[in-house]
Amino acid sequence: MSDAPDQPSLGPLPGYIGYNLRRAQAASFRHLDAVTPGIDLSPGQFSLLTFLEANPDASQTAITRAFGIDKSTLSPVLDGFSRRGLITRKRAAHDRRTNALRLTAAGLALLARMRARVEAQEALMAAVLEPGEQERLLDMLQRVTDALETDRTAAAAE
Amino acid sequence: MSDAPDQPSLGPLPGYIGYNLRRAQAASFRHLDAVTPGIDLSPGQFSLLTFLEANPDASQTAITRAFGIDKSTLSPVLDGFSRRGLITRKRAAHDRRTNALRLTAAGLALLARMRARVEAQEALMAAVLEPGEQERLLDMLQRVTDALETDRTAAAAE
DNA sequence: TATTGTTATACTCTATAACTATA
DNA sequence: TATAGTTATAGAGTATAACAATA
Repeated sequence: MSDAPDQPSLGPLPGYIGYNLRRAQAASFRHLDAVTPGIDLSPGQFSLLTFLEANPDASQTAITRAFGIDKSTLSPVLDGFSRRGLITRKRAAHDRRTNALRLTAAGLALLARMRARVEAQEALMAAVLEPGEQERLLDMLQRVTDALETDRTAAAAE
Repeated sequence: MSDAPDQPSLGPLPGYIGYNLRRAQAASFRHLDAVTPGIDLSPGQFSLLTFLEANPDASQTAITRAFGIDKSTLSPVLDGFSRRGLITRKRAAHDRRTNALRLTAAGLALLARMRARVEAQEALMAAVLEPGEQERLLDMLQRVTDALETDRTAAAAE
């Protein structure tokens, strides 16, 4: 007890939106990992499977466009899905350069299990928001994301 | 133009808080990286330097507690700071196991430059929020983070 | 020539485990 | 014995560049 050496200060960090976004995102990630033993899907992988459910026969390029990731990032992830029997990759007839991706029955089943956990986490978050706040939160996050992306791409164009 | 093959759907993802947190955080990270050429500090590294400014002579363990990272994650980051002349690490007199960390003048200067960019990014985000919304956003993020951490640690305790 | 996808490679962030030195 | 810090190592997530196949 002699040992509590002044509460350390975080300085201006707690007042930053960016810092709090990072903390919330990290908490969401860790929480989901903790409540999904035996599922072994990251949030990003869950997003990919969700996309494939909504867009059967999507190409890999369609995925990279939807999520803003590089094709070289995606390939090995899909290798893993394929090895685990969660998806099939077939050469598309109309353009034999592209892969037509599909969830297997096992992929759909795992996605359903994961979605239940994700939605339980969403419920947990919603439970600490007042009526109407959740919609406001989503809307604000959307606006903030758009503002940052717009400015970044404008800055990149000099 | 014959080529727009139906808008792909993201399914339920855009309705999830978690998905939007991830997107916003990633946008913040990328944006900051784009507007800080020549500074070479990640958001996490900026947090560390900010902490050291607010807590001179802090120990490494104090930092790991404040940010929830492992000591083995921190050591190499501090090696980098030290090599770049941003901090000093001295053995503490009162307990020679612990390091007393301090920003150098160069560290303070780089931190000040980075903080200006961070606060410009904050202003960009604030600009798309209505009066009062920023405080609401910070408060909601805080509540959500707390709810997730509480549930995760409760679940971990069986 | 341009596009789709794969692979080699590398960098960052994170952790666990084994270690040294101090307490 | 317990704690502070370092180091070896590994795994996830990301990217760039070079490549093969196809358009």
